[in-house]
Amino acid sequence: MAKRVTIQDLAKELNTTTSTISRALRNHHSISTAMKKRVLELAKIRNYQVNSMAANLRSGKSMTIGVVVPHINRDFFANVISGIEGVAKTEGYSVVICQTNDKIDKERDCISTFLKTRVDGVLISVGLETDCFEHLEQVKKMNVPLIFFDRVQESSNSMTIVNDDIEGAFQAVSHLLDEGYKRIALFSGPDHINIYRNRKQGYLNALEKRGIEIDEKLITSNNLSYEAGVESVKRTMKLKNPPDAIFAAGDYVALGALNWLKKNNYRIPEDIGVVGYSNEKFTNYISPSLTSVDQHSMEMGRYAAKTFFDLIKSDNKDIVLNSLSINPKLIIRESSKRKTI
Amino acid sequence: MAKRVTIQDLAKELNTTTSTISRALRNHHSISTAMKKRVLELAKIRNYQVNSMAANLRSGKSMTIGVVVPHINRDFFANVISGIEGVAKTEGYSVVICQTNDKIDKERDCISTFLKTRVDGVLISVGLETDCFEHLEQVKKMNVPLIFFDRVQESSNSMTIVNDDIEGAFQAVSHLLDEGYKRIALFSGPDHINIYRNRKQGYLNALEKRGIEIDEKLITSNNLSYEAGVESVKRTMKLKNPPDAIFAAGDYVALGALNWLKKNNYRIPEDIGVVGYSNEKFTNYISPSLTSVDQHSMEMGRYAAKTFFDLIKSDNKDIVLNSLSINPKLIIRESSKRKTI
DNA sequence: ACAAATTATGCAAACGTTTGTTTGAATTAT
DNA sequence: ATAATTCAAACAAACGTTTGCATAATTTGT
Repeated sequence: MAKRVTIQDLAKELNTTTSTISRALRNHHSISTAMKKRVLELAKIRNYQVNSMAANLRSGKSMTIGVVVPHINRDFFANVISGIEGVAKTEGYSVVICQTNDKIDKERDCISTFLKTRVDGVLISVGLETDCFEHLEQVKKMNVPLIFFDRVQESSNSMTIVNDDIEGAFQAVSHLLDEGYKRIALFSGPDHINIYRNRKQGYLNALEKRGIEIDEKLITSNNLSYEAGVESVKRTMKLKNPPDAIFAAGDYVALGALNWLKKNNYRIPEDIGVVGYSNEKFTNYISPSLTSVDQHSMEMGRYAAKTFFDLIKSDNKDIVLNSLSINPKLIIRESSKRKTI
Repeated sequence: MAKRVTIQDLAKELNTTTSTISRALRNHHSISTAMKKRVLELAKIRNYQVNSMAANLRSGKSMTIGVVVPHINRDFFANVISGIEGVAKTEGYSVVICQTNDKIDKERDCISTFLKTRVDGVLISVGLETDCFEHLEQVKKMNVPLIFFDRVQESSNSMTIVNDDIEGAFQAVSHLLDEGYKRIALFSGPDHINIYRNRKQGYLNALEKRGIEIDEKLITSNNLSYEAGVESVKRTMKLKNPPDAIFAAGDYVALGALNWLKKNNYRIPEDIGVVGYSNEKFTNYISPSLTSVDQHSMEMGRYAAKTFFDLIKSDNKDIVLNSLSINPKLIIRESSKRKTI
């Protein structure tokens, strides 16, 4: 690896010192415009690139924020990341992404790497397995700002950016009831994750409001994968009293269920209605298109990043401890529109 | 931000020096086991985390490889990244991901950030817009290993990991011909990107081999988005002599076409066959399921990373300039199986 | 015209590691 | 018993920046 040019090289060439070069490059006010011009020009010619390691070591900031997500190939998370990147860029920060595949071990690894590389903040949506939070306590112990989004650790007093999942689920289930469905199954995720607990609550609230009795047999908890959807719907439809609609807490699990139903000659939405959650892009492309709950993912990312910057800019760190809840929006598509047909 | 504990703190506490601590932590042979034990224990208690910035500054390596991709929410790229992460991890490296959304400006930004943060290598799949390579020349000028995958810069003498796209397209189109389709349209991407040029070549080869005349009207070049698929199929089907099959160089563009066809009452595969490229997960979930070409994406990632490590480990950097081509595999699904129905 | 204020630059320390060299003690070989 | 070797730890310099402070030159106020 060839030697890279440093500010010392530039200083020598211009017969000045590193401090002047450093300040000139960062447009410090105490450097004359003439000098700035000379420095900038030479830097360009010599192809100078600041060594962030040295700069960050000295300044104590890495200008980097770490983002931990379960999967990067979900539209939801990809959009959140885009949102984060957008505001990070305007602040001159870069973001590094780490995916956990919902495994707690990988999550620990990610956090550990971030701590070592001294990211200035950590934004995280926890994995399905995560029911213990030592690794995150670490982050706080190190005084690194920690912000949760979507799947949060509620016990902590960290900041959280979430959707109002109770409301989202409530809307989805109410919509199914409006369409005339009577027995609605719930496919959700583990109860120790806030969003699934809340979506279940929204489901329960909607039924209760209409005075419909809860049937525990219709409630399934799984890992929300496509395969889990297939498996769950197969089992649920075998009940002596099967459902006439399914509300799934994720789009992939809904898709698995929907495809199994199609393959087994159920008509959707006539025989059975299906609603998913997250408004993944494919929901619009499949047939029948899948009703789903949009979570304003890009905005969620923007808010998460903004919260981080608010935090590091405020001097009184204790006061800004406000969390944020975004209203989701039900997107009605073919898979649940029985009445209008 | 509270003070983090350093090896100096540990040294003071154990009445020794930083060099001993440093070596003990990295299990250097010249440190006694007794001392190692004391250091490790204290480090654990004090919650010591190495400061990568300092370490990397001193050692001149960042133990990080930068990956540049057009989109992270494509299964293809997500899998490549998984592959890269896998081998990086076994070597103790971390990977940082940067997405360009196919914009050359963002691509330049990514590269610039990577250069500043002194990544030890850059793995890149270039964006659709990228037809000028100064920013990549920069990387090489800085003597940072640069490895291309999938969408490569052929003019450079860098290493490249690609699929045999000519072969993949050849198989796909031959399959359509085998199924009895006669007029096959091609929806591809810009010709300055290797993969699209090659897929087109494979298409041409397959037709030529069967002695079928090329009809330029059936060949479209677009940005391979869903919307481009809708637009292109709409226009193509209006021809006085429309195609009876479509070979699309991407799954999303195929999906757009397929959905438009369905909506307009074409039967697939009876009236018209459709084949995509990349074997995105959704191809298996839609109906009719979409025939597509699998690119062994995870392997591609592994090879790319391995190539990088081979490179930095070899002392004679000039010799290992071997590139790699992976054989793709046609996955036949419903959208093109006319004969067997 | 002289002190005070401003402007532009230089000096030197610091950030937290890694690593080549030195030192001293303990072990082995002759 | 002495020289040669090995082992364990210490010393000190270096990586490339940033930044508080000192300094010199210039401008301003009176």
